Amino acid sequence: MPRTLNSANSTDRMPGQATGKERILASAMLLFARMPYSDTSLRDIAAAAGVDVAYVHRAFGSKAEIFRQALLALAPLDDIAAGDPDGATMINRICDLAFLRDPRKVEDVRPLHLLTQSSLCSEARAIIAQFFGTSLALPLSRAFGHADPGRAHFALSLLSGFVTHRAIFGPADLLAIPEADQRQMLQTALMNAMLPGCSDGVFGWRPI
Amino acid sequence: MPRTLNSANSTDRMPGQATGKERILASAMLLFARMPYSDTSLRDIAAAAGVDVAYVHRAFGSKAEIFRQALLALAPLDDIAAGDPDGATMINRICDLAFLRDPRKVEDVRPLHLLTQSSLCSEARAIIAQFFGTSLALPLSRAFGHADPGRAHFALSLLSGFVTHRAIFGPADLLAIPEADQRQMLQTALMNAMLPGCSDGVFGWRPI
DNA sequence: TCACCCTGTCATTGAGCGTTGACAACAGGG
DNA sequence: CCCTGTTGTCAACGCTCAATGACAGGGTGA
Repeated sequence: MPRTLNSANSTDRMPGQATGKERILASAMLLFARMPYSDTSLRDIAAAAGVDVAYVHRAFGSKAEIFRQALLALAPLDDIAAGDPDGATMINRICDLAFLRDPRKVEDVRPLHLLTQSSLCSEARAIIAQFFGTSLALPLSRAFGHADPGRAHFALSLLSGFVTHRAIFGPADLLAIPEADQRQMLQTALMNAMLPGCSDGVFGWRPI
Repeated sequence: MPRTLNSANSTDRMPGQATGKERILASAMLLFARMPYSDTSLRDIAAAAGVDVAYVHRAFGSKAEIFRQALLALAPLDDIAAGDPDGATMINRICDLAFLRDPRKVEDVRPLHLLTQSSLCSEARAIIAQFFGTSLALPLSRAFGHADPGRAHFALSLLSGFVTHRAIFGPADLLAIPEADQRQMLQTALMNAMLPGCSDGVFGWRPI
């Protein structure tokens, strides 16, 4: 057997060079941000990381665990609730998650990309639901004084719908709207969703 | 039950007695409404319809074609744009899609259930994108005088986010809100999304 | 009668999946 | 020196999937 001589092997790695495990995690982030959990195979991740499929599994234990760790590795980057922001600031930060990031570059991948891509996948659902609740809904609710915690989930559902819809279908009519305007629309929608009085009607219009 | 194409059926069947093909389509509607395209196997559909797996494929040609036909058979039931409704009425009808229906009963399955469940699935994406555009976004845009067609997509993205989020995660805090209030919140959010002026700020609040 | 679809079943195929076991190469510690 | 743990590779397992090919019963039309 030609024991691979190439073996840019293990430990005599150049400084700054990522280990296999790190490359696997980075590849997983990229791929999970770009397609749903079920469409992302360990073989894809392995190929992107330049390692064997078996090692991807061996190094993390299971596919679900890779997903969980990719999400966790992304999460602390956000600091979404740092400094106990008020409602408007919080909404502003959350809107950051929907814009200004390029999921094709690993350093720009945000947790929200993973959440929206895989939210429908039964295996990833539990992981995502927990993350959504504790890392997004809770801080958002807190920023609005804990009144009506259900509203935080409502607002986040609108957000994830927007992100998903834009990423998946990318309807030309929507993309034709300048990004600044899109952002303003989204911010307003979220803000209105969080403000109790707003459901009573806006600009004179009332729900039928 | 949608009467399928293909001639007055050779045998005039007892009322209530469905052909295999009809049972397959009904089962497909139920299952596609309950779980994503990729999680729904032809075997599941076959088992639910009480026929062999091979016949499911034989009768429709491919899995994607079954999905497409299930969607098409559901679509005309809605009459979402009947009578050239105004904006508020249209929003009201669209909100009907998100409530008041029980996706466990085949007669209550709505197109939106299929759309939101499978929107992330690459195989179903094209079918869904087309349906979203022509059957929902277009009538909605028309109801608002064709101004800013991108807004229709924006509003629909919020809707699909809400439906998906509630169906998939069903966060307790959100479900704790009375359904009438949820509906009002959703209606208001969609209405605001469609009204250009609203992005300028609501109740004195302005986007940062 | 015969031929012909339509409806339906059974066995199978080929591909892709997550996962596992055996094992190689190497590093650090005793 | 051996021992152990980490980092990998390779081949294969068992499984599910959509899709096919062969074939059988029955009603219909000629």
